[in-house]
Amino acid sequence: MSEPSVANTLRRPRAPRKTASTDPVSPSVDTPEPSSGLDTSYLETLLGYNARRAALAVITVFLRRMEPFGLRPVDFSVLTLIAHNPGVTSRQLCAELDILPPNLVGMIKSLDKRGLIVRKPHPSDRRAQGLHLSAEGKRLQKQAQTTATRLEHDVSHALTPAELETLNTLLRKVYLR
Amino acid sequence: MSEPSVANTLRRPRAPRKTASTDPVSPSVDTPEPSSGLDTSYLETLLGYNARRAALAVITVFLRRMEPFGLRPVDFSVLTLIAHNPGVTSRQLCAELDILPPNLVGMIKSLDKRGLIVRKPHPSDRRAQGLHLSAEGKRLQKQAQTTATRLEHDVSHALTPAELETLNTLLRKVYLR
DNA sequence: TATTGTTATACTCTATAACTATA
DNA sequence: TATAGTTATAGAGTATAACAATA
Repeated sequence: MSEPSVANTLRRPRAPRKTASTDPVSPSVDTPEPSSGLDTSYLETLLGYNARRAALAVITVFLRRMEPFGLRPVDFSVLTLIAHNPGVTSRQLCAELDILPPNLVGMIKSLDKRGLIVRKPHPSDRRAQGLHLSAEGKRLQKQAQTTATRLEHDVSHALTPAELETLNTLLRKVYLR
Repeated sequence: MSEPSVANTLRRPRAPRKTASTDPVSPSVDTPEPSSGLDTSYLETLLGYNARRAALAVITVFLRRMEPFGLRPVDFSVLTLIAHNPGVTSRQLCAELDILPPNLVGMIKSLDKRGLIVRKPHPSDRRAQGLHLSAEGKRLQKQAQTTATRLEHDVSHALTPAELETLNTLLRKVYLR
């Protein structure tokens, strides 16, 4: 059976709330205007629920904008980590992105076939291989990073720049450490 | 081929940062102390990355705490929506939680077999069926909701109550509307 | 003995097509 | 003609076991 997949437990919701619930446990919050008929007020008090939905909202846009580059979020993360950490090993990428080694093999193979990365022998460990971006990989990653940075502002149009910075800071406080 | 799965594009990362990158596009941020060797400073400026990691951090704890109840996040969401919206239809749950109808069938069937929900004929539409919690379902959902609410405070131990409220508000601004 | 990269493979999650019975 | 619930199934994503080469 194995441990349940964490990533798979994330789902993508669609629409929002209604009124408040008569629940003794749920924290009372301002429940805004209805929209899709159902009362989702309690779920909207949960950090996990809100963070998941926000992440999925951003990722939906990410998928659309990165389509021209043929990059999924995980591909972008891998390329970006290689770009900023030339010579990084597969094992390091796995640890950082929480990908299991067997599942990274295909991604690396694919990026290699596309000519975006090159694998060089590791200087001190002949088992490992250092990962580097090719010239084309560097160009693609730079374009993709620019796209990601622009996307950052677009998806947070409802927030002021200060609010966005606060949001990112608070999110890092949740998952770092 | 079909549209790429949004939920599946979420991955669970593990450890954090290092130094800053010499990238002309990446917004400059305070890059804190290293920890796992790799430079992840740019990724940590991205809302999607931070929201995903925060969501996964919360969900990891959620999975552990909900194990005694035999509930995955999606099961908890379904039970909670039924609890707060008695008589809700499968179709409504699908729209709200962005689950495709064929994929909800098994979950509903499972909750039914466990005796947690009951399906009653819909008062005005004989195609549909209204979903309700059984007595046992109500007890389990209440316990689970209490657990979720407690978890809310535990996972945000690095935040003040005011910060947590701010965080939830900002997250809702990202995905609502 | 442990670790890197790898293959093979099983399990879970997500998506599409198509059916039935009602509307 | 369209919709609610359902079945069957295909495709992505995620997991474990085991192996060869090297540490």
